[in-house]
Amino acid sequence: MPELPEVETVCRGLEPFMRGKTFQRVILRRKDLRVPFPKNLAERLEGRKVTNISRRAKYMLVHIAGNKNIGADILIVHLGMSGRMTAIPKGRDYTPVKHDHMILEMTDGPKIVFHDPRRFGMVMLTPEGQIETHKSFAHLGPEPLEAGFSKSVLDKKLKDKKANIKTALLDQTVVVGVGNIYASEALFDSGISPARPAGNVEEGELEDLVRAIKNVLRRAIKAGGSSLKDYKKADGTLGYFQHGFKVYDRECQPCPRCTKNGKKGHIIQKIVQSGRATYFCPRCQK
DNA sequence: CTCCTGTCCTGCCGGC
DNA sequence: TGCCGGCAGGACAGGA
Repeated sequence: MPELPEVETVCRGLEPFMRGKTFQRVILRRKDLRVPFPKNLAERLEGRKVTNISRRAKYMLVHIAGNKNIGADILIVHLGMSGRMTAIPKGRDYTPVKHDHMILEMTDGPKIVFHDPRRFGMVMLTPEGQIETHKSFAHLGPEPLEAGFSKSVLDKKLKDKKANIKTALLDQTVVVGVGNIYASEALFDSGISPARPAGNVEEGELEDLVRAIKNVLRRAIKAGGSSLKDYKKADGTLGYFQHGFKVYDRECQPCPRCTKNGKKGHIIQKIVQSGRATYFCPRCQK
């Protein structure tokens, strides 16, 4: 579930509860998610201070200060499909429920709870200096909201690519953070058919696509992300960008672009590409 | 190399 | 009502 806007929203929401605070107690309620929790995670975190929270692709990075014995580290958290990180403010009652797998108790009272029914999430720990070469990070493409993501960069990545453009957008070496929802939405906004071979999308269209990706991600962040089933913000409330979807999960509904002034437009279609649902308007997307 | 499929896991929804 | 198949926001391995 969580794509870039959702992870970004969670990072921002957690920051006031974590930044500048120290891990007082770390509780693991099982030994693994998709991968085992880092060895001796609690002992390695307790007593150390969080200096910053950032995001790379769909990963949340909790920066942890070093001390005289150990260098700075980064706690890497990925929410998978169904993960949540929520903050329980100081003084609010909290009793763990099913699928609460990790609890970070911070000094001054707040608790951060990692909850993940499907357990596709991941928690890893790495020295700060090794993040760029970390197995999960070394091959990541550009951040879509930064200047490094441009028409020319995308053109270079997609040139000669035969896979369809929708599947290519999910490839984290092409661009990071775009998942199944925002891929469909960005292709709709740029008027490009999801079935087009990626290498055949022309320069002018790529320019539109880059703009559409940046736009939809920014608007989704402003809305606090999209809540379909599991996703909630760090304060436990819902995002609302799902109400702003134009095509995603709108199969059989009239296209919002070619339906106007009582004129019957085309119907949003759902197809399956590389095993994942894609939604599009067959008239507006060529 | 690239691509496609299957897999991890639980919960929920629709159909029979 | 109950059971079963299919599907869900992601990422990765393995095989063709």
